[in-house]
Amino acid sequence: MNINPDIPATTAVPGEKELIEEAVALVASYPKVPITVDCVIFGFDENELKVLLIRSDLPLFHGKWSLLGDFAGDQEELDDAAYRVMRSRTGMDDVYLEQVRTFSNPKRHPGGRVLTVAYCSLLNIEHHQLKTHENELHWHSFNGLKDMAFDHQEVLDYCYKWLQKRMQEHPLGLNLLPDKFSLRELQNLYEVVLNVKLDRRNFRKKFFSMDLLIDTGEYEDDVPHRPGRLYKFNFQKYEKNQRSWIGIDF
Amino acid sequence: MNINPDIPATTAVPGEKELIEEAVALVASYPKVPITVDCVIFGFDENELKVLLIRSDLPLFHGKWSLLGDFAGDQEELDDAAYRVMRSRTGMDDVYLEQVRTFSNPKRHPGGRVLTVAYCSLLNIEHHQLKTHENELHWHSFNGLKDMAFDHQEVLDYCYKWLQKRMQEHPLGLNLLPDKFSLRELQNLYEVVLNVKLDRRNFRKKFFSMDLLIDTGEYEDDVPHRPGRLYKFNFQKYEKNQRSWIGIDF
DNA sequence: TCAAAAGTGTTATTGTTACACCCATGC
DNA sequence: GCATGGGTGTAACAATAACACTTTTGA
Repeated sequence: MNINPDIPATTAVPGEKELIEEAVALVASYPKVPITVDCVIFGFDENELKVLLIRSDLPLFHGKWSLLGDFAGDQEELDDAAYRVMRSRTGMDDVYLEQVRTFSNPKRHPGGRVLTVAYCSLLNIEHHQLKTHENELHWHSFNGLKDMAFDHQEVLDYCYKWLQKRMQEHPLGLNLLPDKFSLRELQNLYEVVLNVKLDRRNFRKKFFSMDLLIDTGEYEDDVPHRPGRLYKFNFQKYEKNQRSWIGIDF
Repeated sequence: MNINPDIPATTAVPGEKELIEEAVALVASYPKVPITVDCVIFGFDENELKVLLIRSDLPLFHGKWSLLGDFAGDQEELDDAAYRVMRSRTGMDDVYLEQVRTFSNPKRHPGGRVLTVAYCSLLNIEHHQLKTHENELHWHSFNGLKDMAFDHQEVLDYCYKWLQKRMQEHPLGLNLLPDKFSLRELQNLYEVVLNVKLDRRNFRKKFFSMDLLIDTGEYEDDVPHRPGRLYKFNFQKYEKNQRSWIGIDF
């Protein structure tokens, strides 16, 4: 790289400055598209999977439910944009967030072509108070949702499938629970999200055998029956022992 | 919807036409970004994983290898754009292609901000002849690749991890082999891509027990040793018997 | 006849499923 | 004392991992 960009290395070869100008001109000549991020924010409450929604602020979709989203800033990394959306609308921070997929149907926005990159987030409803209730921002039951704004139904359905798959391979779901949880809560979570019925003893055996639950020594409170032990998840140990080879399974 | 858009349903409420105009104006007011698709096209030849590359045509990256990519058309679905890239540069068609991830680092293109959506493709090198060799388009060994143009090294590494994971859950890898293949070829493929050593007898048992291999009755040819039986993969049967619940495994 | 890979079974171990009874607590 | 869910063990079964010899072909 030249120290002084005004003096090219040789007179025959263009300097880095010229090359960059050329690249800038090239990029400027290409079609551009508005980009949004849309956040599918899952929660778990009262034994139901919930998703954080607002009323669409686009009059064309008056009354319809919409995911939380916003246009991406000019020089903004999309992960940052997704975090910004979460923070600005809910005050939530430091949560699990992951890019899931980009939706590019040219008809997906009635105002013209808009790409959206879907992000999926999982958080514990109790630990994060909504900072606003503008546009009826609220936790909506995942089941029975239909006829959302834009292509948000499709985005949501895709993210739900993603969640189901991902939860079986990674301890994602624990982000939906409080820090301390009973095994019953954990099992309910898996049963509800994966839509299966699991054997209680086998479920316990499975989780205990992974040796990733830390017994807090504490017990549930305010339950109208024998209280269960409360556990924490050992995320540290999990991170350390990542398996690489699993097996062929299809 | 109004039959005649010039006469709103009521005088107080704006008609659909006005709402759409409003949406169009809104979209027009937002920042726009150029979008590209980049195709990571994997092949398998001489017992090595290969990837289809060209020399970057951006002078700034003179001599560096680049994925096949192009800007997305104004009203083009990104899947279509990825297909177009494959077809226009290689003549290949009707191949496995899937969106993997969007890369949005604002610094990833020296000419300014350009988003790219990475697609991953798997095909059999023998069955698809390159239609051109412009820009040194060729099958490059995956191993030992480094210092590519743009962030293409990162994109490629991400797609490789994606491939490894995906190949264990779906019979993706078969797209890399000829229609008829021996079990040795199949095992080599898995060993190379997943970078593991597998027991031959257990590997056979595994695949036969899935009952998805069709014995063609034919045998290898031109091998300097006892020829192996050739099989086809029963994609139809596989598609029909998709499992929904697998299990908790992490 | 040699080299090279094809083809083939058994055993030990591990993980998974199915299943039923007593226990602790709140009401 | 009763309703509710907590907590526990075992046996059958399925899947996986480890391991070695004979067969077939081309050269």
